[in-house]
Amino acid sequence: MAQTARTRARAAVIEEIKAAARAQLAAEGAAALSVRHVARQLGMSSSGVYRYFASRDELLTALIIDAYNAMGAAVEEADSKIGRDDLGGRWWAVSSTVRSWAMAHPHEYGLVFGSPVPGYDAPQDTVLPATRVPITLASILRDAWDADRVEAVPGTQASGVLDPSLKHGATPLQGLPEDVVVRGILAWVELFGLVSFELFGHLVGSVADPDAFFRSASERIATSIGITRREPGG
Amino acid sequence: MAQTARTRARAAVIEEIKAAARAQLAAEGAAALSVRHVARQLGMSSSGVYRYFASRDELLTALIIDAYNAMGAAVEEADSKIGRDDLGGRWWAVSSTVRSWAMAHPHEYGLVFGSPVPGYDAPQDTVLPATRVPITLASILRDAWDADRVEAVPGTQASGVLDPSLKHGATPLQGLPEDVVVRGILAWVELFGLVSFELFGHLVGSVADPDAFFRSASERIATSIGITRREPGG
DNA sequence: TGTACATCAGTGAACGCGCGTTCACTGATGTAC
DNA sequence: TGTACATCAGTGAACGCGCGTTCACTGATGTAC
Repeated sequence: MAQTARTRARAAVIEEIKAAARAQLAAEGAAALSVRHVARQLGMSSSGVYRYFASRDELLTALIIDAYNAMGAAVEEADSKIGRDDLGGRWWAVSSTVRSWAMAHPHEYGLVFGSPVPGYDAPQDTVLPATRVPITLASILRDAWDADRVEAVPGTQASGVLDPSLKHGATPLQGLPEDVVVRGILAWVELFGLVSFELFGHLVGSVADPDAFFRSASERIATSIGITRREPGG
Repeated sequence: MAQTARTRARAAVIEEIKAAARAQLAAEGAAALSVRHVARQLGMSSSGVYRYFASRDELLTALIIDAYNAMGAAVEEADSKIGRDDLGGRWWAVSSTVRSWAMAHPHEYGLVFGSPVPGYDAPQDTVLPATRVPITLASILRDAWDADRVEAVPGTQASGVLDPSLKHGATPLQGLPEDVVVRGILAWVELFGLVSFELFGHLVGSVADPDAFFRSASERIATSIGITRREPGG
């Protein structure tokens, strides 16, 4: 038996609820997200929403997962459009997509990367979607390493800094020297730090041309993990 | 006429209110900060608080200003204890103080550097306190430049990226080449990105030893603005 | 194809709560002469 | 030093609001035979 009308309708309503919640998020912020407001927006009773989400927190969690997935999908798609060996191009595609997704969805970005919502503990279901962007970044680093573009600095090896799961799990980082991975994580952190700082308004008064600033910052970060712009004809 | 008993009492009550508000901030987060709760904590009526702060927003603003000032003071003090020409030591003092202050006051840090509170516009009074840390960082960069420790890269000059006020205002950055300043701002952004990412829990699962990670990250950032560890006997 | 029953979506009223803010007031502290 | 008045701190009641969540219910959709 394929989908019944009921299941299809259910899925559609769930999407409608999330869309209304996202709109409210964009308009008022996460703290103001309320079940009753969402219900009103949809022209249904507030108790009706509880047929779809057991609590406000569950709705919040769904939005967080969606946000991670939306950003992850955007980043993966951007990466996939660039030739595998054009590492500089891939880094730029990924980093600029993170930034433009964040600017297009500031409140969803803030929900995930801003200060944690008080009293809310992210459940296990958010973990996997959260890894999509870092895994994409890791695959670029891996390919750079395999292409001998990254030099390890043996003296600097900071053993024990990383979580063991990074080495033993099935990540693209398996087998890379620890100091290379540390630099990669630092690049990831710097990228999001850059985007957050700009989005949260802390560059106002210092940086007049945020696009140009981001371009040069992104380039510097790429260089720091051994990814330089492809030579013409190289 | 010196302070009357009334003015002294008034100042004391203002401090009590802010202290109670800070405690609530730490316990519940910014969104849950309520005038009534603070009043209850102090054993006074909620309307009484309005003799001291005209609105909840005004109380929030006071906390934000205090947070900027507290962090600024901690950072300035840490910097002042290091010899002026020990640039590596100063960078480490400042960067590690930012981090430890943030970890000691996570909610105050989040109030300022997390996602903006919805419906709240930071008034002009927050601008000056917000500059204390970046100005301290700028003075390190300035001293590094004066000591010929930083090399400008003339090809990379990204003209027009920065806000003109940085060049013409009375900042420690006056007269520095634009690309040097851009690197300095990037270092500032990276520092706070690092601290935010750790504090907001995004390093869990990747970094096992956050202290060591921060140490090596901070060192890398210092290098990127030409500040290397002082040679022994140098 | 038709009937009997189970499942589910959606409603409206209600519970109990906490919030920000205002207002008229009392009593204590400060000021001018 | 004493009096008259103005200022201010603090109270308690009230307004009007929105919230999350529960519950007993009606009516439509799905399932088994």
